Amino acid sequence: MPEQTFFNLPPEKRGKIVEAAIDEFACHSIKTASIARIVEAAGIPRGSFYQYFTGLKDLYRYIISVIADKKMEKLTGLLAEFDKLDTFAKLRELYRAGLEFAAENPRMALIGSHFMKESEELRSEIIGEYGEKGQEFFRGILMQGLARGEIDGAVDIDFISFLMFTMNTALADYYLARLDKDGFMPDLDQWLSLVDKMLYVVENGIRKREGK
Amino acid sequence: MPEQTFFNLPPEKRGKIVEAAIDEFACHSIKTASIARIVEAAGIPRGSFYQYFTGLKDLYRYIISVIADKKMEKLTGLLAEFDKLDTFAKLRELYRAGLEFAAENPRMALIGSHFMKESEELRSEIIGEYGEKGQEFFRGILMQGLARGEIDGAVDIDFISFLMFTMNTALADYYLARLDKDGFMPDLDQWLSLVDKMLYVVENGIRKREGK
DNA sequence: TAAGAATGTGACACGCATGTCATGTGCCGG
DNA sequence: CCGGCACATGACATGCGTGTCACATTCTTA
Repeated sequence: MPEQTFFNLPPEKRGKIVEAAIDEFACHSIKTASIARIVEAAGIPRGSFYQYFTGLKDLYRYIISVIADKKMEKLTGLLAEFDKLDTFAKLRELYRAGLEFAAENPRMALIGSHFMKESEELRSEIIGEYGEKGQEFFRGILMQGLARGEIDGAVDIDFISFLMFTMNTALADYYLARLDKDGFMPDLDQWLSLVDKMLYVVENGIRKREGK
Repeated sequence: MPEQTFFNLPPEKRGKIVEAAIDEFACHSIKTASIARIVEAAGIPRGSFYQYFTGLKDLYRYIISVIADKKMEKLTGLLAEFDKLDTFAKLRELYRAGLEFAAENPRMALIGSHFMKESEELRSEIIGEYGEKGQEFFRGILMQGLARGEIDGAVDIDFISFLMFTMNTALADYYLARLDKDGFMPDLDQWLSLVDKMLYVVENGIRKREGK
């Protein structure tokens, strides 16, 4: 994590650094990102950088934590009225929140998505254990759905959570790719209809039927 | 594409180069791969490399084509008795072939998977258009299934092919990641049971029902 | 076999990024 | 007013990779 020095910085200077780092990591993986570019964009001298961070990985870890915090903020917003919802409605809300996050913070979502594709080794080096948080989220909801008798007992919950999680990231990526290329942001509602299409299939696929 | 000089090379020398390149690209993206390491591993002088290839991208393009050829070889093997199969059986075969390919050529599959995650811009630079070949494959099968009345007309075929394609790569990645970490190759049959679980959901989700 | 084309070879000049360090600047308690 | 501490700064030594080029070697082919 950054040195105390970094947190003592005047907020706008700190902000410029964070901004520059986000720009860099949105375009480059941690392997190809460059401190040289970051310090130039942030307008700080090279030496200062090493006063704040031990190196690139340190900065990366910090940025990832900033992103994770921001996303968690969004997700905890959901939890309030979550209990009232049917399992499939919960899933839909989860997807919606994910897309909304991507729409509101495209660069952050991009970095997060790239992070998820790094080797498990790097991921756990950056963020201790904690790696499979996303998948766990789905798992929890599905388990509850099973307990409530809303889900067909014949399906493999672990695998379905993997599947749902994968689709979640794939959808967000797809969304971000569109955003990236055309520069224009597709209507969120349009994307939600994709979510609905997918959930239609999944729901048909795993909901407990009367006959069983 | 490589210079003619490269193809005039004695086969074992060419093989060593290809081998070294595959090793390199299995561990590094095209952005972080290094000619220096490749020539060292292949045991050829640096100058020679530039005699065969115009640069790293040229070599990469060639390796990708080698991999694509190898995979196509596997897939065309399927086509023989494909017509006899039910749509969902076809899908299963497609997945099986994909996993089998990954099991037989892990490094190649790894490179292919990384390639698919490159920006669309790079992908189409490497391999003209042709990029969405994988998704098209699924689309064709699904369209046919729809025409045959095996698939519920309410589903969005384009989206489902995106979904199936995504799951295909995700599964292969998951498989390769396991392979990578533990060094041991999980039983293919075990993995096929995952495929079956997924297809169970999908089939329930999109198969046309009597009542409709 | 000798000339010329094709191919092999590795030293070299250059670019770009890294992490350090000697030095400069501003602030505070005594 | 001064010594000392925290922080700022950018030149520098180093490392690693690239693409090129002059020269060496090997293959034709007449």
